[in-house]
Amino acid sequence: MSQTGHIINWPSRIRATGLRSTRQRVATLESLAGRPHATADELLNQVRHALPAITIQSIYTVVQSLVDVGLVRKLEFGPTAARFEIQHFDNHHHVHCRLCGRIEDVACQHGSAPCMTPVETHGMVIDTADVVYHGTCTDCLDALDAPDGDTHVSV
Amino acid sequence: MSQTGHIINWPSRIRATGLRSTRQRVATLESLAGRPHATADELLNQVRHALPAITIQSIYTVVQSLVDVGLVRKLEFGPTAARFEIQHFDNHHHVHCRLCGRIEDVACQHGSAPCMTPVETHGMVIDTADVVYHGTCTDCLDALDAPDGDTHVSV
DNA sequence: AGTCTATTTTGAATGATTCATAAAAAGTGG
DNA sequence: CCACTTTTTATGAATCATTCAAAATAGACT
Repeated sequence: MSQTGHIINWPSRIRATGLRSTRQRVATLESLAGRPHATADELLNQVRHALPAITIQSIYTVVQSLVDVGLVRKLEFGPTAARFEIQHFDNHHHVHCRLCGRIEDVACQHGSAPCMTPVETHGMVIDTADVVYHGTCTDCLDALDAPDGDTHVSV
Repeated sequence: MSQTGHIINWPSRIRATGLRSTRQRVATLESLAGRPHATADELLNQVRHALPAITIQSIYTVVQSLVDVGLVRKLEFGPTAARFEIQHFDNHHHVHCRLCGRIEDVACQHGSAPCMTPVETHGMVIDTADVVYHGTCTDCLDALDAPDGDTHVSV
């Protein structure tokens, strides 16, 4: 599901989509490969290590272009900032902590196909199925249960 | 899945949660019962028929209070405005047209329980599973295929 | 009716994201 | 390797949904 340490030739992957290979796009993809589920803001801070002058607006345009050609997947849970990950086309799902916003991958429960096929389509042609399990992570639960006040999270 | 024409005693339902029954809350619930998946703005226009002076901020506070006590469910697909529906606790899912934003209910494919249980929880206590099938509805597809230009939707 | 408190209203603010336009860089052919 | 064309990025401002703090109102209980 993740290719930790696996070196990817991003410039050629980018050109294969018809886009030009730019330092911004490569740095964004490398950052996402190393740290999935990043927000635009987190991406900005990561990419700045390679390109100190980059701005948040450029992050948005860069990441949008990568979403458009299918190299990146955009995750939008709730009212908080969108998150991005390398598109693996493995139909995996996500668990999401409402309190701290943490997101983790989970494999598809029912194999690949069933998740993509709703029982009714209401005349729609479906191309994506998003499955998100919302809850609370143990760190946040511990912080809530802490007897001496909220020492970790303040929600 | 929907109780069309089924009269519900909203004031008592509201009081049963510990909240006070107000005209704003009743009108909001009645509106949602008749037209599910409404945005805050659509809700505003509906509720204004009963309460012409109501504002969008009040819609937000009213609907939020109803979400908090479990009478209303908030749906957040993508970057567009959140949508609301009466909470039926039937674990149903949604199909969503990306172009026109239309949303329809679909029954849970695998019964009630499995959808609530991811294969891994990564140490999270899960309370909700959201399943959304994204695609394009036939109306929008027809508009795109129309030979004489875009007569219906402009995306 | 009178009181207390929850709720709504009002006006302003926030945060994520998008939009023009201008500047820079990537790819292409000579 | 240079000049050219087009894509891409940077810049500054704007938009949208949503939230916040404080004041006004209205349920609910006696």
